[in-house]
Amino acid sequence: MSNTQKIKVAVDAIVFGYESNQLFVLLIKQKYGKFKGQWVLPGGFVLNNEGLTNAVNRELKEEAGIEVNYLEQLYTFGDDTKRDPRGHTISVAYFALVNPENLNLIPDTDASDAKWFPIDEIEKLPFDHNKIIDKALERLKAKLHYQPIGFDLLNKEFPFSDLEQLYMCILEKKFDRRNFRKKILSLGFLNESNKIQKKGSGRPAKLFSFDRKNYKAMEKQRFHFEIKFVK
Amino acid sequence: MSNTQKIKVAVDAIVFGYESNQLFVLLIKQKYGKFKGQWVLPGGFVLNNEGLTNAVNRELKEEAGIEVNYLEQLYTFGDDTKRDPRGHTISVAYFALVNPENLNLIPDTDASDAKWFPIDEIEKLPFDHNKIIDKALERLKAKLHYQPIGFDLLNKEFPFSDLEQLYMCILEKKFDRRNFRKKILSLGFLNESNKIQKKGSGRPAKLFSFDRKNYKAMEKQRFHFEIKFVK
DNA sequence: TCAAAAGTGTTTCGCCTACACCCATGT
DNA sequence: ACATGGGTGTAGGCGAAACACTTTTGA
Repeated sequence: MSNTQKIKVAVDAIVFGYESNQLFVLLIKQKYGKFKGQWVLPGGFVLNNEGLTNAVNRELKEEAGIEVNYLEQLYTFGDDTKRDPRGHTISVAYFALVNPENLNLIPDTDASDAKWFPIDEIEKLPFDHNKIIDKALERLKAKLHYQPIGFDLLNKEFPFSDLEQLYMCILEKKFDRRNFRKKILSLGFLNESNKIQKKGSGRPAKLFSFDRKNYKAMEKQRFHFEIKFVK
Repeated sequence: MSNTQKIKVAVDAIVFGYESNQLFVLLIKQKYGKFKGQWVLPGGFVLNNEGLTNAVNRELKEEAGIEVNYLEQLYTFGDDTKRDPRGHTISVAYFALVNPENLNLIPDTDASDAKWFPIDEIEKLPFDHNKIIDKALERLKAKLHYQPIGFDLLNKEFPFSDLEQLYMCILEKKFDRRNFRKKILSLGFLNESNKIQKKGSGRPAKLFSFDRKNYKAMEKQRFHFEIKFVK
């Protein structure tokens, strides 16, 4: 039985990027096959004796010349045996975040192009890739509430308003700036630098950075990140 | 490349059962191969043109004659290419719950035996099965807080104290009965039947049941299940 | 001096927590 | 009568929500 199994194993990555109040997803233009020329999620078949995480990182490098900031397994799609017209293929989807410094794309072997698409301008994609993106977005929204994951989408040093806007943009909600700031600062893992960022008109902003070491330490001491919103 | 891929795809299931204040995991005795005679998680290779969920349900039926009450994908293990000595194999692990009415096991083809093991009496298992169980237990504990998943481990009708004890047993915490009851009842998805259960000595208990329809309806209206505990 | 964005404090309200005694049944 | 488990109310504290004006800069 096992020696006649003809199921192929692929990985796909949903990479989110954020800039100037917009959430982006990375897509690549398919170079070969039935969907040649169409935009799809980066990914591909896993190599023999290659671990899944390695496969994702390899594909991201090959197809878009990108290194991600955060990577976690999302879901394995394999209930529909005809999801890939090339034959029975399961796809282990990964969820990734890059910060603006890593937004540069260097298309390479497998893609004639790689490009960031605003999340709300993504059309119908081949395979079940729209479903995969939906699931990833759901995960991103959920995690913003209970993991300090937003920082992986921002520069190392950022004005507080960037964080505010990121939350409001991705969650599509408005909330009170004062309460949000109070809450985040009270958690005690933001370092206030003495740098200041000027940005056109308006009062210049202090820059903050996420203290990951401190956060990890707090996490071990039964601290739980959590942010709620109602309005 | 894709036509020379030699990676095998398996599914494994972590099935939890609960009875008289103990949490159990279903294991089966391996019938063939290197680990013959050892206890392992139920599971096996996926068939050609078989969906993943179908594969799990099939294996559970074949190996233990069981139908589960709740099933969700847990995680796909595939970073270690040598996790299975038979060759590069990835395993899509599923998380399942059965209620006491379905605790009966009918061992069949692939297992010379199937048995419930108390979670704290599980020894070292082959493959990475201990790691898989740990991850499943973590998921179970987490979900008890934010999904009404405990009901899938109880009878349809249950005295309130069963629910209480289930939470305390699985989370390994003690908490105030009055507060717990108040909280759960205030959520408004328990139906109080007029039946009463007598159980040895002590005052007989009203029986409750989980109103799944009502819960689903509430969920659609932005209601979120959540239970916190401190002490 | 006006526009634009940053920064800040207090009151109110609801929920979680802590806590102990009575009730119904079997023996 | 006693042992066993079921059932119940209230007061206090803490954190979330609501809410608007001042500050600093560029134009």
